[in-house]
Amino acid sequence: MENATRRERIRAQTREEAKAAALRQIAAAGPQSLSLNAIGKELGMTGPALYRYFAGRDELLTELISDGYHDLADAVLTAGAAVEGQPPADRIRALARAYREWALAQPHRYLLLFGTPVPGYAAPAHTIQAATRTLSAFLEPLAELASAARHPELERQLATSLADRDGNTGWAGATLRLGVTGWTRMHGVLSLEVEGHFQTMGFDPALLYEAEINDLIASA
Amino acid sequence: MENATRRERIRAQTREEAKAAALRQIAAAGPQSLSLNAIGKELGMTGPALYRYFAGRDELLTELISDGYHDLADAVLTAGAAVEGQPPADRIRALARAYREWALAQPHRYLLLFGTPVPGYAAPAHTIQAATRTLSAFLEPLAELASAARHPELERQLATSLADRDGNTGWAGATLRLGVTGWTRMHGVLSLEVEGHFQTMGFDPALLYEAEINDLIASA
DNA sequence: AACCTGAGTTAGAGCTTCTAACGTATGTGA
DNA sequence: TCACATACGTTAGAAGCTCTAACTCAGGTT
Repeated sequence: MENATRRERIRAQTREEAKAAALRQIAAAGPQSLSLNAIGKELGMTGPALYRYFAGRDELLTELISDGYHDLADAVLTAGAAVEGQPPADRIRALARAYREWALAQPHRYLLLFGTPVPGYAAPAHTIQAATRTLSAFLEPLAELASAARHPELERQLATSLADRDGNTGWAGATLRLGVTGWTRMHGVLSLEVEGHFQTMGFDPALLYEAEINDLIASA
Repeated sequence: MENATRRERIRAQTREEAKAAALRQIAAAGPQSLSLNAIGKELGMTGPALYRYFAGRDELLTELISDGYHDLADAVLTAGAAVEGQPPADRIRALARAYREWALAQPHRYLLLFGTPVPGYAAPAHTIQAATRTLSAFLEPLAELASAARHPELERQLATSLADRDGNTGWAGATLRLGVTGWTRMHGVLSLEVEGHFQTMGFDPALLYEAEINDLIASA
C-alpha cells in the first residue's frame, strides 16, 4: 500500500466500495439477488463498468468469501489475545463467544462462508490459511486440556494428515479432534440458529451454545 | 387419490415429473441455476407452460423443500421401525445412520433443507410437522436414556415451550435437550461434510459422526 | 353436436450477466 | 508544456432468466 500510485489507491477504494455495496445487498435480499447492475447504480456508475474491477459476479462473490474468512479469523484471534494468560477453559469460552458474536452480527456473511456453497467457488490457498488460523486459535488452549486418546483412529488420521500438510504443526491427535469437534458443534448450533430453524422452538440458542462449549471443555 | 379424475391424475403426474427434473437440475448445478425454461424443455414443453402447474419458481422450490422434509422423516422413521425392541443406544445409532445416509445420498437436497435458506421461503405448517416427526423418532429412545437435568434453564425452556405447542407431547426437558443437541451435532458434521469443508483435512467424517453419536449416548 | 375448461403456444416486458466498441479523462514521459 | 498511452466509463446488444397476456386447440361434459 506504500508505493501505490494514486490510480491504484483510487482503484482499490472503488473495489472496496463495491464490495461494501455487495454486502449490503446480500444482507438485504440474500446472495442470489446480488446484482452487478444494482451495485453499479449504488456507486454512481453503470453495470458493465464494474467489469473493470471484477472479472464477473463469481469473482466478486469469491472475494467476499475470502474477506469473510480473514475477518472471522481476525475477530477470533483478537478475542484470544485479550484473554492471554487466563485458564484454558476461560480462553476457549472467550474464543467461542467471539465466533458466535461474529456470526450473529452478520448472519448473511456467516452463511456466505458456511451455508450452501456457491457452485463455481473453490477456496483459494490463502482462504484455507485463514481458516487454519481460526482453528489454531482454538487448538492452543485445547492442547492444555486434551487428555488421553479417546477416539484413536480418528485422532491418528487427523494427526498424520495435518502433520504432512504444513510442515508439522505439532498438534496432538487428541487436540486436533477436540478442535474439529468444537468447530462442528459450534457450527451446528450457529448455522441452524442463523437460518432460523430454532425460531418456532421457543428456547434461547445462546444457552444451547454455551452448553455445547461447556460439554466440550468438560469432556477434554 | 381414489376418486381423482383422469385429468387430475395426469396433472399430478406432470407435477411430479417437473419436480424430478428440478431435482436433477439442482443436483447438477445448484439451486440457483434452477430454470423453469430448462425444466420445461426436459418435459417437452415450453417454459411458460409450467405456470399452469406452479405459481412460480419460488413455489416449486418451496414444494421441493417440503417434500424433502417428509422424505427425510420417512427415511428416519423407517429405520426406527426396523430396530424396534432393541436397546435404546442401538436404536439411536440406527436413526443417526439413516439420517446421515439420506443426507449423503442426496447432498443437494440436504442443503436445500438446511443450507442457506431461500429468501422468500417460509416453512408451511405440515413441513414443521414433518420436522417434528423426525425429531420425535430420536426422542423416543433418548427418553429411555435421559438422566437427571444437566442444563436446567435450557431444559425448562424446551419443556414449557414444546408443551404449549402441540398439546403436551410429554417429553421431559432432559430428553428434549438431548434431542436438540443430537440434531445440532449431526447437522454440524453433516453440513460441513456435504459442503466439502473437510475435503482438505484428510480424515474420514464418518468417524467424527460416529464419535459424536457415541458421545451423546454416553453423556445421557 | 355444441360448449366449456384446461393445457400449451407465441409475444413481449423487464430483469439479469457479460462482451464489444466507443469516447473521454487522467497521469506520465519527452 | 504538450502529446500520448492507458485506464475508466459509457452505450449497444446478445443470450439468458422469470413471469404476464393473449391466443389456439384438444378433451371431456352436458
